[in-house]
Amino acid sequence: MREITFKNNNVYIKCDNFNLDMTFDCGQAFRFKKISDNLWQTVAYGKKLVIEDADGFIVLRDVTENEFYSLWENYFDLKRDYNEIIKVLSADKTLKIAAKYGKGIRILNQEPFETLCSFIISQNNNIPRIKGIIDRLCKKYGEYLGEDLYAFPTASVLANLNEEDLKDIRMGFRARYIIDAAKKVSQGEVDLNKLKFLDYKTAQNKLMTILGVGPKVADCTLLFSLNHFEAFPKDVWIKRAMEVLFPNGLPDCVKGYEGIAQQYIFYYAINKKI
DNA sequence: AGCCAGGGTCTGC
DNA sequence: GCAGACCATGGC
Repeated sequence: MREITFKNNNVYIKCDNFNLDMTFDCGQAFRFKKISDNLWQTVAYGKKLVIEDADGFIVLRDVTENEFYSLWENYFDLKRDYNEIIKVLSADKTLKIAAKYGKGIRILNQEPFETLCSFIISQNNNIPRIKGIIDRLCKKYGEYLGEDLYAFPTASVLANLNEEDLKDIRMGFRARYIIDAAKKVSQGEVDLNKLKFLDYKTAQNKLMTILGVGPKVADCTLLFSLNHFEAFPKDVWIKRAMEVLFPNGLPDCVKGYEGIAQQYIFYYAINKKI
């Protein structure tokens, strides 16, 4: 079910499988702030967005119809039928349980460079601290958008920094990784937008030419910003959960939707503390 | 104090 | 190809 209406410069969305708390808090994005009980705020693609969880529908505040169709519809993956995917995944008994638990999660289509940097920062780190580092990075090097909000810094800005410039961001040993990523992206050595159209393995290998990018960081970038749903990021939570839930590996029914299955398993594991 | 966090690099076999 | 030390930082 999907109904979109435009009124008073707001977008009203009625859509199955779209829960704000689940989608913004499942570890795929680090720049969503809950500013009140039913209100979230973020910056994406250089734009401020306020999202309201109203009774039975979701409101994107101060968004035109044109902006919705050119940006946010894709950003929230609203063209995809998650019910259909859950139906396929539910062929497996365990996946059925995890999918039912996390059915409100949607995979966001985030900015590739921001996503790449965010998951470089995520390595050997925890979610609250990752958020703090990204906040400080945006505040110091991102474009100011008003109201104490900042865009994520561009690759060319970060490419001109040295490790000393990043000291007060407190990202530790990851600083040189961020600079290397920024250099390779801004010089076109790694063309992020092109990776969307390459096959999964080729795209993953290309990302892994960046210092500090291994299979896991590459998979997160591919899944959360480049439309590669066959990516299956394996972090410590997933590895633990897999040992308990899928000791013999993933069932065949996940084929093509490994990434979505991964999110359901991750969300289930992290909340049930498996 | 020691362990852990949405891992990866580097070295040594 | 694979194991193991090491990597900054902060919360518990």
